[in-house]
Amino acid sequence: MATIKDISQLTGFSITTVSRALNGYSDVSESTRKLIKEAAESLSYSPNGLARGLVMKETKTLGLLVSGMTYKNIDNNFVFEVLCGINDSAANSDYDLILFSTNTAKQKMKTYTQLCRERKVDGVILQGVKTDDPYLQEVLDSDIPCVLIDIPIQSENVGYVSTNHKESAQAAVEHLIRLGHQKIAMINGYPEAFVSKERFEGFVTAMDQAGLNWKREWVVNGDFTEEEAQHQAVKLLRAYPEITAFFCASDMMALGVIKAANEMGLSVPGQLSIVGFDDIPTAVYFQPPLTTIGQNMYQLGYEAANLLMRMLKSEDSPKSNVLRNELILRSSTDKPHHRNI
Amino acid sequence: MATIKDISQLTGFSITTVSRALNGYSDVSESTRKLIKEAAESLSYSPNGLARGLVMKETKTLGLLVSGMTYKNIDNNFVFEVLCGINDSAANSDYDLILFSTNTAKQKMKTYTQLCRERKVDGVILQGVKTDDPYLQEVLDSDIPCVLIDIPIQSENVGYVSTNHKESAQAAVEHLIRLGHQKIAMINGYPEAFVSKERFEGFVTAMDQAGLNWKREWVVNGDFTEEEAQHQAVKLLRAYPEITAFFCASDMMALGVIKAANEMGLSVPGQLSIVGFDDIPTAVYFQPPLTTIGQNMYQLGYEAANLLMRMLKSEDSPKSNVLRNELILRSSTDKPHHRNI
DNA sequence: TTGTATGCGTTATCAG
DNA sequence: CTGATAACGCATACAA
Repeated sequence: MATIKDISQLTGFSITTVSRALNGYSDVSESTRKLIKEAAESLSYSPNGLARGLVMKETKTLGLLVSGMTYKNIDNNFVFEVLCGINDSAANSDYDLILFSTNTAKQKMKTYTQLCRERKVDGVILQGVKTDDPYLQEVLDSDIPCVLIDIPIQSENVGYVSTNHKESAQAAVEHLIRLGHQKIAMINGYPEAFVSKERFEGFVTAMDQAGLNWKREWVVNGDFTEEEAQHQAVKLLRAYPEITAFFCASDMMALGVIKAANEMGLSVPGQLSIVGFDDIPTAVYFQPPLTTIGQNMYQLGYEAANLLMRMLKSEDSPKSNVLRNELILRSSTDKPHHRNI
Repeated sequence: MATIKDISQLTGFSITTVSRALNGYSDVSESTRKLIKEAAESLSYSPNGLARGLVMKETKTLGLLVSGMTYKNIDNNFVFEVLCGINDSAANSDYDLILFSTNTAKQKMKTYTQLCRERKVDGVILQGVKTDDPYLQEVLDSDIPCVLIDIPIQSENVGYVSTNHKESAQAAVEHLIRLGHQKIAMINGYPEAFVSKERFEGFVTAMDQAGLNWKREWVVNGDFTEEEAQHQAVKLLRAYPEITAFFCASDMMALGVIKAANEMGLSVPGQLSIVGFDDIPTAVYFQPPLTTIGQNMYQLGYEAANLLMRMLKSEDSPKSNVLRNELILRSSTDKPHHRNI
């Protein structure tokens, strides 16, 4: 609870001098600096960040607005990996992170801008917002430096970090095509996710370039959940027995499809090939181990924080960074064997 | 960037009145309150948390000091689950969380107390610190309200939240004993972890109560890592072929033991039974699915934040909360079949 | 019911 | 090299 005032009284120097001495200004003699530092030590002084932030207009704090840090997403360490990356990067530059805990309920109470301004964060990283999220427009209107994760929008003070969703989705489907699959279905997430849109485009591109005509009905939304994906896959497999492969927009949904195959008595990959997306830690333990698109979420977070801090230093470097995903071949894909044979 | 001063000028009321009106004091007429609120709205005013915190000596902020939010622990969503629980609980009471990003490197630069005082957090939750961590003593010396996770220490302003490690470890071993195992080895974490100590005690109690004499050499440390556990298990299985079961202090180490069994050509659970601890999401996908002790880490985090916020309201309710774990039976344990048969 | 004056702990401006 | 003094934005005891 000691303040510079206490140090001032103890040493006899003015508040000003104490402040300058402690902050390493050069226009204070080494002898007084030594005295002051000793006094600070003996009083176990620590500067008050609030007071400092109030006058300096800089808090060395990054805001983190994450949809999905709640009970239902607990299995999705996706969010956590990003968080670790952000954390490590911020730590290197002496920033601390503040987690805005915003339920969807509270989202209506406090706007994005209010949240940030109250806490006086220097910048914000946004993760998990949807296209129809009201926050999104606010971000663009606001003057707070912001980095979006997986939303390719850019402006004066908003940048983004993402991965090449379209290309890697395309690569996943091309892998299936190369194996000989022609009747390929897709389980997507939900329309409000940017990534869903991009992954769908990748699917379409791959199919079109291969000259395969695909049915609109074969592309369905699985809400990024295992259950819904399983449900949709069963429906699809019943209605269209000719389907030999699934491309899923997430590993958990791929797991749902695996279960659907089990439910239908279809072997994987013997009678049904499945590709996922994400490469969650569990994917390698699936039965069979899942062929999937690997995303380096840690690096994504790391780069997001890096980009934001560069923006704060008003370096006018590029305001976006798109990382490359990687197709990981495991055992859930194989040549097609029509199940009526 | 609008302040109450701006509102004051716009409406003609004094700063005081504006402040009181906005904060819902009763001694301001409804008509002026309405005027002031409208002005605030039109200026899109948000209060400055720094200024407020400076005078109120309360920031509505909880500090979070987590060892292990870094790259190497990324597979361990343990930390994440706790975080989600804390987050949800804090959100319900309008607290925000600040993540102290402290490398072990920086740990020497800034003390625990400095970290907290600079940020003026109202209280702190500590996770993942070891018994020999210098921060631990600081916590006890400091006057900042604090809740420890999985460290049973308590004082005027520090409480803790944990699970019944000893009893549940005991239950795990008793399960093995009930199946008929007598030669049971244990892979523990490391000595500096409180939980390791407690889980070890549970092991000892179960063995002693069953009248089984166990060898000190059969209890080894696996550093909570898959690799080290595998290494140690292989060593143990080579030296003591009579071992028929392993109790592991974490699921990842149990996985290491499964791999050790594979390496040695032993079937699980046919020739070797294995029990883990944690119930990570992956455990159910192990080959075979892992019998383990399930910890509800989300709830642990939730209760930690709850406890801390109760302490902040200086309610003198109990300062500790010990949750109960649950033995989850899957397929990695069975009756012993001596491998020479 | 409203306004005046003061302080929270810092940094910054400008004199000495 | 050092020291008054004024901000920063807000809340509160005390007057009116």
